[in-house]
Amino acid sequence: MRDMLDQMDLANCPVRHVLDHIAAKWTTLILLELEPGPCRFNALARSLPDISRRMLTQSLRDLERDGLIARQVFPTKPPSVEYALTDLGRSLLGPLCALIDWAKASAPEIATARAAFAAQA
Amino acid sequence: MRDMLDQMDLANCPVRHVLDHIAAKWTTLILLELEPGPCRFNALARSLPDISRRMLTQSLRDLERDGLIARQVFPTKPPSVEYALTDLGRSLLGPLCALIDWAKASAPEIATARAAFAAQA
DNA sequence: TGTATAAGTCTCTTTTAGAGACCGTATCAT
DNA sequence: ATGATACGGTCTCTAAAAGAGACTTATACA
Repeated sequence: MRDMLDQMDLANCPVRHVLDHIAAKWTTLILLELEPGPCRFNALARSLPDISRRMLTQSLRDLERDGLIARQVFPTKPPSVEYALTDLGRSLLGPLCALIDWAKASAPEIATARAAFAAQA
Repeated sequence: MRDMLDQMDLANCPVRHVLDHIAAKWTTLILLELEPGPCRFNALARSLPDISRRMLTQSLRDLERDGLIARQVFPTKPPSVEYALTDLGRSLLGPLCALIDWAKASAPEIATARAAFAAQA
């Protein structure tokens, strides 16, 4: 456990990079959205209406850069672009879902804590 | 898997809250730092030199608000404040470490992907 | 008397995110 | 022919968030 932290202190720590992805707020949503199968840019935009096109582009680039998703352009007119999980990206879904399960399971307890905190503050 | 996403579309989704914590960039470091045992404010600040006092305070408040850590004031002169993981906070360490393990295991593959992306761009 | 420590807070600046108009090309309906 | 629509983005402007670092109050110690 401790040795994890030691690694994280490093400026260009690999763990930091990954947490930054999760931290990016939208990337997890994108990964989950791609889980059933490949998806095109505007389809993703429609599925995730809360994310601006600007951030969607940026998030997709980030994920592509780290090899979690693959971008494939089809020479149709107008060109269409398909995004798909890579094996690496798919392998992240397991740990990610574990976290989400924890969140769902802990939601009531967190809500209670928040109420208590608000009442006392 | 899909039903996770459906829940996440909601504006005040509990899962979103949790991911926002992870997203907060520093909270995970703090949780890991508290894993061995309780720790005081300045001790945390010294252990995590990259985080400003301002953000440390803010992150600690957020974690306290959600019941992941507990804040206890000792009436010494000057007063000292100790932060400790709650049971709830400790229960998050499991999923969190699973994610970190993934990150460490995948780091080489991600590095390769980055190099490839940079070369082609 | 001067310095150090405790746990923060305050202000200022820089970075990041969000809103939403805009781009060129091509298809379809009128 | 004319206009609306769709594709996958980019661009600019504004608002929110984060980082740097000085400052606070009270106390202890040299």
